[in-house]
Amino acid sequence: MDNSLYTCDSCQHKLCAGRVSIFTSLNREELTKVAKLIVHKKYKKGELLLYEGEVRNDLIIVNKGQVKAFKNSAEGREQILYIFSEGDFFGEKNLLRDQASNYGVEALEETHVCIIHKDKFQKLVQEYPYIGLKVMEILCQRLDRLENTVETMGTRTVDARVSSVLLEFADKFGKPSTQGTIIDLPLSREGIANYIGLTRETVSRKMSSMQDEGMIEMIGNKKILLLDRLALEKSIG
Amino acid sequence: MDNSLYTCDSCQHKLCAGRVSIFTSLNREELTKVAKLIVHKKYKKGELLLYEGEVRNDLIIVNKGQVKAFKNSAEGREQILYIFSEGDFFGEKNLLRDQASNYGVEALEETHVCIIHKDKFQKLVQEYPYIGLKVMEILCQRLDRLENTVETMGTRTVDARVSSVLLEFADKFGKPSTQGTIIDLPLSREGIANYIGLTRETVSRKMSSMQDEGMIEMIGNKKILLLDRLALEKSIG
DNA sequence: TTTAAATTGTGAGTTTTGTCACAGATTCTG
DNA sequence: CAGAATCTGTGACAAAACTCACAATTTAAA
Repeated sequence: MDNSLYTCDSCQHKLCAGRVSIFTSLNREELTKVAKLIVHKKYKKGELLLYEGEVRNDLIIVNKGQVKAFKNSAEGREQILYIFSEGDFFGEKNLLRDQASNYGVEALEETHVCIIHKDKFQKLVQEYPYIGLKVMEILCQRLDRLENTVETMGTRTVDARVSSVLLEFADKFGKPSTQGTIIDLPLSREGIANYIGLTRETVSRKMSSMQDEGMIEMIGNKKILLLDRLALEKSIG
Repeated sequence: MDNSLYTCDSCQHKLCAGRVSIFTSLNREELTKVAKLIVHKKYKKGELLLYEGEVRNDLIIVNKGQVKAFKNSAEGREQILYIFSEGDFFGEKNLLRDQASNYGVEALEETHVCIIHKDKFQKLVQEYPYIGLKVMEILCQRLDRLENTVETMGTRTVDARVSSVLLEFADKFGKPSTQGTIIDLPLSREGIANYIGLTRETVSRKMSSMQDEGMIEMIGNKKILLLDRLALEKSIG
């Protein structure tokens, strides 16, 4: 009855592993070997890939699409921890031992993933130690990002928090245009609020005032044109 | 002119490596080998072990004492990210490549550390792959903790935040007594405030009300007797 | 294309936390 | 052990964000 289980026909097995940063060092032959270890799965928008507390024994790599990782507080408020998109992975804790996930993961759009079992991944790491180092490097990056998030949420003004998230999204999802950077927002206003620990209304108001000041321009609800990157950076300090 | 550089005479080289969780799997002979790679250093209370942005090429292991890892915001507010004590390490990013530290580290009391150079550590990991896995495991634990912190700071009430930190310190620094758990606080009220993103006054007020309600009892400024753990857990939800 | 559903912007009022000030308590040092 | 330095508790007030409500806009679906 699990209608999300299909074989992934949008990517040929050989290619999809190569798109993932942890496998970038492998040659075509090695990638083919990796591809054989991978199981593919598709999720529709809104589907859960993983629920908070779920115990799994595999690593999940996003091959196409976007997902959010989140925790729900007792009072029913959502805190979004990560946006994972093409090339990102989660479930790395499971590589060491079977463990309960610290967060839930939900598809923000049609999403295709590659799943690799703990045991197979461990063998892979033994054969190609570089892969293990790459995972560790990405974990360190993730720590840096969370450390910065904690600082932002603990010490920064609301303007700085909104600026931070816009700059982060600009770097990750922005495309250059004549007037500035066009950001395809992965989240709604409410989602952004849940990402930086504010309410929808507060985010809305701050973005409006940023638009009034000429720093950004909102294009519908799902795009933002970043006009004055420097001004945003300045408001972070 | 660096008066913090001494040889560490409080620990015999053989023992100190064994105290550290990442080396627990090694036998006496192996520990002796590790000990030879280690440089010792002492810091007085208030001394900086590492400043934000400093580039190093070694891993630092706390052998005795306590340090805080922190970031300072543009407006001069401090966000404390970690309390590292005996057995904890930092600088793990440097194992992969020379990188700027994301945070400063300051001794909260007389602290002795073991320093091991990147290259030597990498050789060690090649010889004992278990050590690499152990480091990765601890990084995952640290990610979990930060993820929980972000959730706490983003969605929780002030009561929940104060309760969280008290329970965390109780687990880490608490000692059982007849009436409850006695916590030796590593931080002042202001430090606690900077750890959970509040002001000193707010923390002070919340703790006073918790004492009035019989959940805790403050013993001077540096100890807290935890009387009703369940009540604190309940306020987190 | 039209309609329904979902998302967003904004005002008014409330609540909460931060700020400032200072007295009192605790801790450290000589 | 005494005095100095530091840290803490608390009141009054200000500022900021949250809540609630609803109209307007945007997006998705039929």
